[in-house]
Amino acid sequence: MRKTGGMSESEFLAGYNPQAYKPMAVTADVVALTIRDGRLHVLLVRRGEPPFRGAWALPGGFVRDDDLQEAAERELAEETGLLPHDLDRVHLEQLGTYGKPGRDPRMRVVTVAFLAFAPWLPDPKAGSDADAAVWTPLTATRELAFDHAKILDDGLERARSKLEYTPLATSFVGEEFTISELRAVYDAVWEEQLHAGNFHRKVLSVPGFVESTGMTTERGGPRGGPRARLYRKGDAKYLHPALLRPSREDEIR
Amino acid sequence: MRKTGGMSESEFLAGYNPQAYKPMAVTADVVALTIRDGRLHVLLVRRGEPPFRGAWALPGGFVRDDDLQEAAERELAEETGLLPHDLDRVHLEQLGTYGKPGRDPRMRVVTVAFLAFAPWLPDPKAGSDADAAVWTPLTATRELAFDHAKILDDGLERARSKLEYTPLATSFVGEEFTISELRAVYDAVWEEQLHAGNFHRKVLSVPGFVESTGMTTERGGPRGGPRARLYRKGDAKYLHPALLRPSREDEIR
DNA sequence: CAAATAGTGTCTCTAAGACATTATTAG
DNA sequence: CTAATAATGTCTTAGAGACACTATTTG
Repeated sequence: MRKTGGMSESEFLAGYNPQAYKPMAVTADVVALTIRDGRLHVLLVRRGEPPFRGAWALPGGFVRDDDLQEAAERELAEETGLLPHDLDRVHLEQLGTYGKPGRDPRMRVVTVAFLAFAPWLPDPKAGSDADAAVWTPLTATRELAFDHAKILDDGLERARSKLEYTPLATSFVGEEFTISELRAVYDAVWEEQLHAGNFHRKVLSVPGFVESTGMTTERGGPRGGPRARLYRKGDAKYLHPALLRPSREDEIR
Repeated sequence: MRKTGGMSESEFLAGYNPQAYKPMAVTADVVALTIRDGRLHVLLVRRGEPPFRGAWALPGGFVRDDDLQEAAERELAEETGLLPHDLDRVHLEQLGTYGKPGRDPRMRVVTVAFLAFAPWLPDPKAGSDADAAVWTPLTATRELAFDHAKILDDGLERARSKLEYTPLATSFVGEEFTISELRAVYDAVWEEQLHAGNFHRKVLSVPGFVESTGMTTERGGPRGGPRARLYRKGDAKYLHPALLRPSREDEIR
């Protein structure tokens, strides 16, 4: 892993024994996204200790003797009061790792950021210090501690992009859902009003995106309209053909 | 960052002071890809120390007081003899982070993997221990140390995917290149023979993918054919419309 | 009833891919 | 000369998007 020619003794030892290098703290932070009232929300916590005491931040904590993924699940469960059972319905994927020196004023901390998508999560419980954790609409931009604003931005871009090529949107709705509910997810994440008719035909034409349950909703919409058919997630890992965002010229160059 | 309700004193301290948790070693490993003789090659080094002594591995090393990206650049430069100047022509991006307990038998090591694309890199210099670093064609599959086989796989999939949506292929060719050279990159990475005529028209039709230099090659191909026009990289960040792989049904589900 | 919504039909335009064709060069 | 390759042309078909339209439900 390290070269042995022409290196100092400490470098040689380091190649042999990792403890010869200054160790670092490794944390897992989570960008947890859900949709409430037709708008995308992110889970934020208010820091109770310095640095950045009182500032909003992504939930996170130190990686212990578990896997990185498990550490992220643990932090998510702690802040949301989610039971292990509920975690099955939450999509969790690695987003990226942020380790610029100085990003934490206390010491060198490298954080592995994760992205979580959930159809619905309970409000963080009051009591303990969980009243300092809230689902925040993304439109209400806040200052975030550390480099969490950058991590959140990267997470949003990843989410928007994955809606195009994967059936990820089904992670934001319940077990059974209507095409309209699915469209509401795209509308919220992309912040665009998609055309209802074209979207409907498109979703049904992508193999494996959704499969019919044969059922319909009990009632029509709150302001009228027929009952909608219910679908569940299909077996496709990728959407083909993809469901591309209406691209804006300025984002291409 | 951590909750304070109902936690042990050590946990409270850890929330305040990261050093209360057991530190970990952080390394940067590089999946460096280039194209030689029309085939994709990856840079591998032979380990001179245990564990996995004598086994092939991805180049990598410990992150020091620099940024993760800088650590990756340093490792790449060390193994290839690349000068800082040459690094400008190398595309380097973060691939993912691998930290399963036990992936390094010595201690807990979390590695941040990077993906590098280069048009051409010198053979690792003989002498020192660089003779243990070689460009290896991907067809010649080897056993790799640690979880490097998995990292390499992930890197390959990332590379194949990014050729579709980004002008990344231009990172594998020289400053000025012909459409045929560009097609050879796609052929090598995707392991498919693309149709020359359709590829040609497609590349020129994507805005900002390539721009003409007005020049042509000095000679035709080695076995005949007209001189080819020369192009350089355009200003597009994303290819639109994308250049999709002929998708195989079994990879979608 | 009117308004809203689910779902379908139709038309146009773009783009992908199969294939053919012409021009230019090496040997 | 022949073989190979660059570059362009033609045709077919799939798919995206604009828009219209029908059916069904709520209030």
